Amino acid sequence: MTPESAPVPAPEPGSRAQQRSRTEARILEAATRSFFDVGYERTTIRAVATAANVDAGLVMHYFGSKQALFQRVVDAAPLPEIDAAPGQAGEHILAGLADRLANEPVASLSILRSMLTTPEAADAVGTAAIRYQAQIAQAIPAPDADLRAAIISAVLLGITVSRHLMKADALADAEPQEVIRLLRPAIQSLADGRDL
Amino acid sequence: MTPESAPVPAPEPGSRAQQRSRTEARILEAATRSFFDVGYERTTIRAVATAANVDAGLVMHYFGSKQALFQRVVDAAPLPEIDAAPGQAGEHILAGLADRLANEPVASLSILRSMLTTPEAADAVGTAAIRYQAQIAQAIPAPDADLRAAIISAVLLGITVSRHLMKADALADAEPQEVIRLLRPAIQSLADGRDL
DNA sequence: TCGTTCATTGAACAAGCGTTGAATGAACGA
DNA sequence: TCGTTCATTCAACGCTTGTTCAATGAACGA
Repeated sequence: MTPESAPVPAPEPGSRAQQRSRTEARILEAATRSFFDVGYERTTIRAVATAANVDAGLVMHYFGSKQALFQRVVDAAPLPEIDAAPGQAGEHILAGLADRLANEPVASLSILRSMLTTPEAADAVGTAAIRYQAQIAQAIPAPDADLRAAIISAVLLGITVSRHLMKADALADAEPQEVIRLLRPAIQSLADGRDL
Repeated sequence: MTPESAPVPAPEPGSRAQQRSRTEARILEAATRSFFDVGYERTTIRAVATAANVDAGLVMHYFGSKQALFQRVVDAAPLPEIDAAPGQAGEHILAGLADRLANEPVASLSILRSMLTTPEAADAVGTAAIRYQAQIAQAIPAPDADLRAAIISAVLLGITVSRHLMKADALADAEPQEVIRLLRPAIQSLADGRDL
């Protein structure tokens, strides 16, 4: 029934190594999506496998365990880098937030949410989060820079999580630039280090 | 071995109705703790029952299902009421936050976290959260009061969640009044409705 | 061409889950 | 005192989960 020029209908060409890395990537992508959509607990190996058009056993064979799979997702999601001169921290942070609001960073969010849910996930992310806060603190010219950085990071977490998780919310429908505009004085007051 | 005045050693006295409501309260308390500590998914009926010194079947018999049990926990946790005159919203909100930071509201937090995790939980809380935001918005004299209220509520969520869930955090160790002091200009700028 | 590697599958396991329903025995109303 | 109610337990169910392991068959190196 098929013409002669095509050897096989559509068996995904390429060498064995290529095929493997492609399948691995598909699994990782599906896992990231699922961790983001339903969190760590409700993500099942079987569902990830199905979404990646693969058997569940293969996921185990490649990644070892559900937790290791999650670890790979965490490792693959780069945290934003902050290197701003003191005094410029506020705008830098706002720019990063604007980017995140517009682009829907699936991986980062799955980490955030799972950190709130799973102790193992929290451990996996803990150090990275601390490093991120340290970067912010470094750019704040104030003696209580550490606490200010922690508050800022908490605010960003609240904004990001609320926007994506509470569907019926004014935040979810708002334009990113509107959110940034309203948030600017708040972040500035925290990042500048000068009180009212 | 026991003196004559005590009919039985320590079988928890009281009528049948009293006994029941006491047991029910014990279960509800254990459930609230567990939902707070490990979230909705990781809370098991068996663990709640054990913590309440009761059989798992009894929990089902009294509350019907795990979800109904969670619903009861949600219903028993009152959301803070905001009724401030326009212009006074900021301080009102800060006062409420200060109270929450000092008092560790177990129930409210379990709701917050579960909302991030479980769709059913989100539905259960959704309307209450919206009502809370509406109350805030009512006290903000600005055309974009709705969005401002949503942002404020997101900020409060981020602060509360971060403080209790990230143990190794500057926020977790900070004095409530310090957090309030640093947060005041930020909240004020959002609640006052006047830009910079 | 032949033996090996390896991506991939299918079936099965043990454990844990929410949930059910029968059984027990003490408190209760008449 | 007797029959009923009901708080409480116990054992079991069906299901889903993460995980394992043998089997298959195509790609590979010699």
